[in-house]
Amino acid sequence: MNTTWQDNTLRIEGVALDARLMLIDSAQCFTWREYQGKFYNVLYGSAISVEPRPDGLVLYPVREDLVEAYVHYLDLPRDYGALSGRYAGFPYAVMALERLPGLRVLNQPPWEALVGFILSANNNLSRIRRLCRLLAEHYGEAHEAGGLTLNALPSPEVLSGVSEQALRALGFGYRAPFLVNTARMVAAGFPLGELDRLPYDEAHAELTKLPGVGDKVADCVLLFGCGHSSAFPVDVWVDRLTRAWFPELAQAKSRPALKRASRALFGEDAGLVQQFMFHCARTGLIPVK
DNA sequence: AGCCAGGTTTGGC
DNA sequence: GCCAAACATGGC
Repeated sequence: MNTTWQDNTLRIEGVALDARLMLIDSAQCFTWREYQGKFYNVLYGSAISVEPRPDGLVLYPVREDLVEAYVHYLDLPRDYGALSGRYAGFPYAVMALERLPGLRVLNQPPWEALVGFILSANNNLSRIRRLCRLLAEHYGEAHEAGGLTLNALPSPEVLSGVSEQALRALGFGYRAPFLVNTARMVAAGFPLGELDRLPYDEAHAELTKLPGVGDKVADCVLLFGCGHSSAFPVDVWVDRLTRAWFPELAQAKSRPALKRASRALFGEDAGLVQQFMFHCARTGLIPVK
């Protein structure tokens, strides 16, 4: 793989990357939108387009000082090929990894992961995306890219000033107070940006202090927004697949017990394999008995 | 029409 | 600790 930056264009070549899978279909992130074959979002204060290429991706426009940020966002430095070897003792894990060669586990800005996954609770994908878009369109800053107007998610400070009633009127339901109260805590100094440097247990304990953030949402934020590759979110699909595919996990008595056993079994990159298996199970790519 | 959605919170043992 | 019920809304 090599990356070159020129004329505000970042070219990533020599690597299998499936933009639609990474940015939309794998349900790690709810803010990307597809338009005429390209993918658009606002990241790090800039609108960006991602164009799929047979041999990689083309990102535009990219300021030179943000190259590293986008490379990190896409988790490009990680050797995903090596994961199959590391998990060689787990045939279903290897199968999932090998069926999705274009998938990466994104390193999103923690605030975006937090907003997205608070909205994900007991919700379906299309509505999670719609609610993210509503937040951006009503309260986020507008940016231009490729003739499109794109809105960023509102900052914690801006969202703090929004009323619960206003969000309920937009269809946020009972998640409305979770969102504004979490925004207030983050704006008031909650150390969201330091969670990547805390041990997993401490970071998880911090996150669950936020309203609307329970065990599972905390794990999603840690995995997708704080670089904690051992975080192992357990939703209905992961519950089913782990019990069906790994006999040693089948007898876990509860979700928390299943999560502990899974983290112990899969080790420091448990969350990465989780994401591959999650997608394979959810889409039926690998049947869950 | 009714069940489900990448769950969390609250209150009861 | 584990369990049940309530919670808003829309997709399918």
